[in-house]
Amino acid sequence: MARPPANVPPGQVREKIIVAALQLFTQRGYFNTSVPDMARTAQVSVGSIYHHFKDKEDVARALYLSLMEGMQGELSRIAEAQATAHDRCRAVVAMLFELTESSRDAMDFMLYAKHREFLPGERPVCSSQPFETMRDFVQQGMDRGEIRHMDAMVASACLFGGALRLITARLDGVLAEPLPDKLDLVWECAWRSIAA
Amino acid sequence: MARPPANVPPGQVREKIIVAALQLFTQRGYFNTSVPDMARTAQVSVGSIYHHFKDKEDVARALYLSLMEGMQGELSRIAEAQATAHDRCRAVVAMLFELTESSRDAMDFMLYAKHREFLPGERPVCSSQPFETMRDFVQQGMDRGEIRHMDAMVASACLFGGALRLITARLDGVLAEPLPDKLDLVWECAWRSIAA
DNA sequence: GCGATTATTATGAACGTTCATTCGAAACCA
DNA sequence: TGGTTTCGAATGAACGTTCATAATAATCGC
Repeated sequence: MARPPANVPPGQVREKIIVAALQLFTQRGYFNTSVPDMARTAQVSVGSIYHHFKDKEDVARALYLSLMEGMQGELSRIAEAQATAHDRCRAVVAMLFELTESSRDAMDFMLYAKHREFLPGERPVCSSQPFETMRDFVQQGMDRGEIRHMDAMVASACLFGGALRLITARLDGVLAEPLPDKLDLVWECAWRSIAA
Repeated sequence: MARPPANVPPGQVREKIIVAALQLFTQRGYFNTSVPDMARTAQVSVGSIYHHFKDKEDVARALYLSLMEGMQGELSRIAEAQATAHDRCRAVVAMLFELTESSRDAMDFMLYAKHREFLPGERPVCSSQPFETMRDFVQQGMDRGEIRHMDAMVASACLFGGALRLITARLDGVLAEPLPDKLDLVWECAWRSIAA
């Protein structure tokens, strides 16, 4: 089976490839990135990529799942730290804003890429686990009386829609200021729209 | 070999190609669509496409600009028919919802496609003319005292973010019911978030 | 009107390039 | 020594684009 080399910790090459893929996919897009491009950026040979991954699509899928897992982890941490729907959802928006500033590429690839076009079979972003968890937070808020009763999908869209729109504006370079500067204002508007 | 009907109005072929491109680009994406694919769907030869357009990218650009122009026309009509920011913005959301149901592909290509990847040089969607007009409506609403004073970009994101989010949910097949069914609820939430 | 001539449009096989993927050989480690 | 990992040139398929050819429309001389 696989033996970790002494100098190179296990998974280090996989990691280098995934990091390079994230950078290239967000900069130029999946289809404008060739496998030799990925090899050059990751400082690895083409053959090595095919040793660690089935094909190009497999790299994109591993990257996507890894990012989604990280996001789900953040949401779980928030669910543990915050009790009310109000506090949970506000923490979600704050986290998304900070992540957009600190991990631009990751956010871009998660929220903005058209995964359907290069990851057939993968569920669309807005029915992924993190987005479902966010809808759960909202649903629980309605059950607890914090949020007005209404269609959960609509409530979730209204609560997070403004923030998500601002994130894509920021990713597109249309918004100049860092997102966290807008957090208080955005959240006040968002909560007002569905608060009981 | 060439046998076009005797009475082909000018621009009919261009139109056929653009319609086919819209269908294929939204179904499979720009990069998963070959020029022969487009020729087959439009019932036109490959050479004919290159006679009417500079290259594949030129087809996508013509399609994009034509859709944006149509959208801008809708917004102008709304600006003429409605006087207040409230009525204008509500009419915008209603129009977007109806268009999503009646012209799914057009909406998908306008709002959901990553134009940056195949139309380099084109401005991102959210700084396109229609989106700027929508921000103008909001800004005028603030000037007239209908909307609380705040950063115009944030206000616009909050007002339209929920509706746009619901549209992408609908395009992704995550939302089962037609969007107009949700109009009253979404608009009530949206307006409440920024109303003076 | 009407043939002759030119301009426009249509066609699809052929071309050259690019790309994802393979594979045999080398390097590395246990 | 044997299993694992790395390498990059070779391969073949697919793609965007071109072009010689032909059909149609427009223009013109008369």
